[in-house]
Amino acid sequence: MSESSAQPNPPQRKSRKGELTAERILDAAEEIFAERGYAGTTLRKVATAVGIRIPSLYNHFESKEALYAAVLERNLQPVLRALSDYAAPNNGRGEGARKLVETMMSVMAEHRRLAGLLQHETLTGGERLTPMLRSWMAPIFARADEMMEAGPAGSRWDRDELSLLVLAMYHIILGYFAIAPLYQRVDGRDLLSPEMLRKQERVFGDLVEMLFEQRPLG
Amino acid sequence: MSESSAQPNPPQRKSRKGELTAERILDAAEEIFAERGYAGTTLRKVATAVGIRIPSLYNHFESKEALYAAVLERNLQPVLRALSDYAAPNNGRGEGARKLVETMMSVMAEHRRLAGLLQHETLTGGERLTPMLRSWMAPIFARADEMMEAGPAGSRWDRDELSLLVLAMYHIILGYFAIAPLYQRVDGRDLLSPEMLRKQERVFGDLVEMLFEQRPLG
Amino acid sequence: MSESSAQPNPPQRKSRKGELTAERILDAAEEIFAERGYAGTTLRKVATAVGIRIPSLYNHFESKEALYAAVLERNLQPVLRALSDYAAPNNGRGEGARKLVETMMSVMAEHRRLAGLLQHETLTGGERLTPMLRSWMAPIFARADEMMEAGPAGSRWDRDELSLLVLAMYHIILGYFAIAPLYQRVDGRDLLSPEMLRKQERVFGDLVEMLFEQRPLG
Amino acid sequence: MSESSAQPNPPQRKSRKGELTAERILDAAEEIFAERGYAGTTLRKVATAVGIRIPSLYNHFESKEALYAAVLERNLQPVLRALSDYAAPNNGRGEGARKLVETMMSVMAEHRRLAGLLQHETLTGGERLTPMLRSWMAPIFARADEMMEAGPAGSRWDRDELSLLVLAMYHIILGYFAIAPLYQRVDGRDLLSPEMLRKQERVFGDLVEMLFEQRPLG
DNA sequence: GATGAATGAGGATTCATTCAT
DNA sequence: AATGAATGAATCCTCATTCAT
Repeated sequence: MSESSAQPNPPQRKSRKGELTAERILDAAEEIFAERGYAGTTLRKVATAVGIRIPSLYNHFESKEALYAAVLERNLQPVLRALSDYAAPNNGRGEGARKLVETMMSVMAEHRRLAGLLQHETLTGGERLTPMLRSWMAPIFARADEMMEAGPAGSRWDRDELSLLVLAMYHIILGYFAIAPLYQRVDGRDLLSPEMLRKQERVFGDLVEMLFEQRPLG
Repeated sequence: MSESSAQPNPPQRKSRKGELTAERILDAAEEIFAERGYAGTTLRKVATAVGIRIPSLYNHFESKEALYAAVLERNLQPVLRALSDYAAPNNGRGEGARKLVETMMSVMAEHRRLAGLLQHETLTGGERLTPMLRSWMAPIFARADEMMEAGPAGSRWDRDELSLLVLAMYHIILGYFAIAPLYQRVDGRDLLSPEMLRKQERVFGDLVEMLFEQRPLG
Repeated sequence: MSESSAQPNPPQRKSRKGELTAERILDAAEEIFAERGYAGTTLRKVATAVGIRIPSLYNHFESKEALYAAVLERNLQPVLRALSDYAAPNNGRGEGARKLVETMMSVMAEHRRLAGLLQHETLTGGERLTPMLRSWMAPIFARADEMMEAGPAGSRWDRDELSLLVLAMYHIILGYFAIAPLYQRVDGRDLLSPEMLRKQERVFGDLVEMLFEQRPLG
Repeated sequence: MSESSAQPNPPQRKSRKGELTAERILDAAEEIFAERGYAGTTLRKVATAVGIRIPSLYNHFESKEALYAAVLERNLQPVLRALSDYAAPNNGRGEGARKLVETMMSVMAEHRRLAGLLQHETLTGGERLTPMLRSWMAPIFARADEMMEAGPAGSRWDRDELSLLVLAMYHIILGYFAIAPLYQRVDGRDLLSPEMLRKQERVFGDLVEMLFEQRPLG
């Protein structure tokens, strides 16, 4: 019963100002998707935030799904790049873990919606993300496991436990950025302020060092 | 597990199996709310899962909001109780942190939707939860901070940093249970199996000990 | 991305007055579908004609498609029944053709939207009807071919030509009823009046007789 | 076949290849209008079929309505010409009917979308066609009636019946061409093949002869 | 002449909710 | 207590059309 056939109208070759609008849409959508998730995001909200009418969204993105995918992609790319940069040469040395953590932290600090997006995806089953997850997250996790197996941590914990450790680090980072808005509202402190970020990095760095290097803190 | 003490308000006095239906509704709703969040949950899905028609839901709960609140309440009560038991009179000693972590883990293990519910709330701004958060979570966090300030951790980290440490622990626990379903799908391993739970508890326990007791691992 | 699961809400077990509403919807939809076709029919038009709101339609029919199918089925059933009654015993004699024509005429006279529905379907490719067509129309056509092959017509025309003859009869009947509304508007005469129907039957009967019986008219 | 004499009004003077584009649009639109009718035709479908973007259509036709009118006009002109050629001065003799039928058949064979277009119009009430119908179709029908009244048919049937006879012939022709696409899909035989066309002409010719000449078949 | 962008109107469908039964 | 029926408000999306480029 589908009588349609070809390209609706949107992703034709863009140009000049249209690109700008698309960017603004992505910005607005990113914010809302990150806060409300896919189901909680309404095209009306997005359009209103951008200051255009709903149908205009379709001049730039084929569908809500496509917009969501674009937002996800735009946010994942930096992580991907950072992680592949990191994983590439491979310094199996202990410093590695700390570096990885710093990398993740700084990427997330720069892309503050990413944590929300990822957590929403994780919670709802990651249907939209699972493919991507497989392609980059799994390798990273595997790489991290390896790294630790080679170090002192490997002598204390078995493979599963090392994975859990990595997962824990992942959750600390994600949770930190994801809870920031709420934290501010409830507690008043801004987790994204340079000061708090520095502190978090220090605490987290210590933690990683202890765990992966088995080095008691001075 | 069935703490159905205070029914919502609409159908004041329940009778025999009416109570049972309400329970079944709560069960179904809990599952869906935990996976999809408030916006992603549809009364149709709930009704279908229960095997009744949508309007019947209203015989047991005033509204979607009321149902959601009931689910939240049912899940928070056990935590509340556990935490108040814990925080009440007792020991500021180092073992405290480990005990707290164990308590949280076991409560969450018993109420597996709780993590999802809490994370969804956190992400979407916690509008519905903030009051509750203020009333019980804040005290707990404060208590934990205190506890640590008194111990060796307090000598290494300042107040903010200690809070971040507590927050990190919170995220590890929440993240662990929240990601379990996805993890299983992507990785195949069941984080909720007794074995994995044991391992997580060991790793996490070590971590806590190191952090809060500053005790290097044997 | 389809997060739904089970019965939307409509075709539950109907009862009392609901059935009546469904009937009224079918009546209205039949009229509009027959005149405007599937694409030209709007749920708004249907709802308005019935005197209810659009969403109420969904209490009785799953979708526009389902409603259309129901209309089609309701209209085809009488034809099916008539035709199977007819085809059953099989009087291979010449009178057969005339009888068949009369049967079709009277069924169509009783179900005046049928012709419009069928023609719309035919024109748009019969995607929704093809299955039904195969199951009952083809056999009828085949039966008619057979019948004629056995009679005097068979000696004058080959198989293909006999099929074309049957097709022609089909088009006369369908066209007659389908054009009736327009005819009245343009010409003023009502093709559906008893008088005109009688005349059409006479003319058509003569025609059939001549063709299939090769009997020159007295 | 390209009778593009009077362009629509919007783009008054066409230039070289602009005319060609207009032609291509007409071709595409003709096909889709004939299959789907006015309501079922989308400018997107047309534009896609032509290989241009929707707004470009407006460089050649003022609106969807105008495009439709142009398609109709382009298809009706040949019929009009043929019919006026036929009806003009000539022969009231029996052969006339057969000739008329042949004329119609050959015009329709050459303009295969015409039948679809006409039937869609007829079905939907002919709002767009009625004026044209009045101006040329009515005369033709009248002429045919006259013709027959003068011949042997006139002695057997009254005025109304003769009209019905003419109408029947009209439906046979229209139906034949309109059902061709569906017939092929369902039955596999191509009604538009030269062979089938020849057979149809033979059968139809016989029929006409019998009816209007009252001449039994040899 | 072609087209990206924008949009008012509308199209099918879902949602939470109410009410009579 | 359960549920068919009804509905206002929204949801995603399409359509025909306009306009600036």
